[in-house]
Formats: sequence, C-alpha cells, structure tokens
Amino acid sequence: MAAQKKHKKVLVAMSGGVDSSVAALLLKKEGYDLAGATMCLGIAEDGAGEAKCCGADAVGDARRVCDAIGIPHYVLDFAAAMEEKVIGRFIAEYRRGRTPNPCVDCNACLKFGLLLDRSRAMGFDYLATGHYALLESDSRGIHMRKPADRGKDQTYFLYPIGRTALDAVLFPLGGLMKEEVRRIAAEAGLPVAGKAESQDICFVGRGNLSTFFERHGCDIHPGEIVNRSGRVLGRHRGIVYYTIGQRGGLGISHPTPLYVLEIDAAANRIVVGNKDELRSRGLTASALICLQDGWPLRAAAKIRYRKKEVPCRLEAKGDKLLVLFDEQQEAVTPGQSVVLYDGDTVVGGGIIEGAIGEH
RNA sequence: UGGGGCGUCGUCAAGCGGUAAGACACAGGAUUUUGGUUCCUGCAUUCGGAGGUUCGAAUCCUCCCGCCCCAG
Repeated sequence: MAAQKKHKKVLVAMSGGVDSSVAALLLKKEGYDLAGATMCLGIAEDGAGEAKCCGADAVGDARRVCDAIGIPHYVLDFAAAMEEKVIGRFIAEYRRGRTPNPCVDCNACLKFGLLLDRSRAMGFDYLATGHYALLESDSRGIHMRKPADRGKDQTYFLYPIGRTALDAVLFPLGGLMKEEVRRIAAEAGLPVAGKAESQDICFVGRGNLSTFFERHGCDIHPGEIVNRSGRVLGRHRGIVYYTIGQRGGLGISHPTPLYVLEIDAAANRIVVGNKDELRSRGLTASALICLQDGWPLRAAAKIRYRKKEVPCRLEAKGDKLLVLFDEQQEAVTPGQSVVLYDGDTVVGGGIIEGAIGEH
C-alpha cells in the first residue's frame, strides 16, 4: 500500500490554518509525493479588508508549514475567478433579495473547480483538503459521508464537488476529531498549531457588510418593514442586510419577537411576522448536484448549516427537485443550499429557489 | 382654562404605602468555514417636576408642567 502511494502525487490545498496543515502532515507521513498550494484570492486589498483566511497572512503561514514539513509550496492566483464566481455572485444574489452561501460557491468554483483542474494540469493525481468529511467506496462508486467529528461536519459545503470529481479528492481529516488534529499539530510543532478557527465570510473581512458593499459600489436603499397585512412597522437599512428567519436588527418593539419572513427585492420591502409564520411544507431546489445514481424517494434534508436534517420526500420535476418535509420547517431561504442525506451518506444537494406551502 | 382621564427603561407594560415584574428592542458573550436560529449575561438607586404626610411612597395630599377625551 505504502509503495503504491509513493507513486501518487497529491496537491494539498493549504489555507494556512490548522486543519489543512495537519492534512498535509498526515499525507506526508503516509508517503505520498506531496506539494502544497495556497489560493491567492486577491482580497487583502487595502488595510480595511483584513481578510483572515485567504490573505497574505495565509500564504505566509502555509509556506512556513510546507517548509516545516519539507514539501514544495505553490501560490496560485485565483483573484479574478474569486471576484467573478464568488464575490460577484454573492453581491448579485443579495441584490435579488436572496441569501447566498459563498462557501458553497467557493468549493464549487474554486477549490474543487479551478484548483482541481489546475492540480490535474500540473500532473497531480489527487487534490486534498483539510475538510471534515469522509470518502468511502463500494461496488457502486465513491460516496461522501459525514466525518467522525460530527460537530465539525462540513459535508453541507462539500456537495457541489460533484460525483465525477470524488475520485480525485482526499479528505485526510475525515476520521479524526478536531482535538486530535490540534494535538497532532502541536506535537509536530507546526507553526500554526494554536491558530483560531476561521469564521466569517473570508472576503468580507472584519467589520461589517456595509463597508464591503460600499467598496463594491452597491447602492443600498433603506425601505419599509411591513407585516403580512402590509402595515408598516419600521424601516430597514437595505435589503442586503437581512436574511429569512433573522430576528435581530429589526429595531421593532412588538409583543412577540419578529422574524424576517420574506424579502421583496422589487418593492424593496421586508415582511416580518411571528416565528410560527416561518414554517413551510417544503421547497424547490435547482442547480442540482447528485452524488448518487439518482434521487431516492426519501431522504433527510438539511436546509441550513448547523440545522439538523429532517426526513422528507423527494420529487424530481424537470431540472428542479421538490423537497417535501414530513414536518414543516422554519426559514426556508432562497439562495441557501439544501443538502440531502441517506443516513450518513450525502446524496446530493441544490440551491433553494423557494418555499412550498407557506402559511 | 367646564368636566373626566393619563404621565413608570428606547417601546409596550406590572405595581395601588414597604423599599421598581415582564415582554420587545438594544449591547456584550457562547456556538459556528455563510453575520440566520438558539443559548447566556447586561440593561430605570429610579417612577413628568417641586413640595408635603409617614419610620418608610412610584403608590396618599398640594401645586406646577405635558398629553388625551367629552362638552359648551
């Protein structure tokens, strides 16, 4: 086995964080012919941005780790793609009154899109990342499964890899717990062992969305906040600052807490109501990506990260998929992903277009 | 300027002589590769103002200020 691996060339996507660093370390120990690559996304910008996960800092840290492990390190300039595929879409979606998930787009277009293509072009057999997910194969092919550390499960963001790319991807951390990863990093004396978890949208940077939208020349207009009856309850700062199911930030005092029910981009209005009005029977999804032979009749649907999946029925409808929950769910949000599971296995996913059977 | 009612945290609102509930909002924190949800914590030494009665008042009395309603 080890002898086989020696011949395999693997490129590890390195963000400069603990996870991808340990992923590299483990692969190196296993004997792969390894190299590290960091995507330069051109978002260091001025001092205002201060990107955490993909800035100059990241490149430096990744390089230090590669040096420590003793593997080559490449820096690939994906700034243009980042701007077009991820940031551009992020802004466009928000202006439509939807809530995009840039991490999904980044995985689809950059990490497992461009970067994977590039790695193949450079002669690598595999692309590895520090994501927490498992890949297992049986007679029917390769399946993506939830990782050992359920608390760090990142399969929600990984479904867009697509079925055909699965055999070219490695997730060395899938069987480990986060604490083990940190311990491994510390024991190996990696320079990034104590680094904090990444969070926030990497390209928005520190601080607020407002400065991000300003920098990108978006004209944001304040407007009315109304209830289902059309009564004006308050004003919003601009549609882009809200998402469905959101409670805070409305500034409206009311006998009960109010949640965002709808975002009407055309009317520049936000509709709010009580929590129970947030429920839907199902949703329609597009931009479907199936990791199996086809959509099963039943599955478990996860409609937002960190929300537990719920039993549902599936109905294919042309290039769309109907997901019908056994029990009504709150805050179905257009633009977010719905990911479908069969037990621990990821069946596939898509982008939510709208809710079905709203109140 | 006849009569009646009301003024407690940003908003709504308990309290009715015993030493300021609660809700919403807001702020901070926890959690987290999407600024959603959820959870935790904080948030009126003070009750429109000034006097008075009382051991003690937001609660009783007086006057003033400000709103609202009904009359003429």
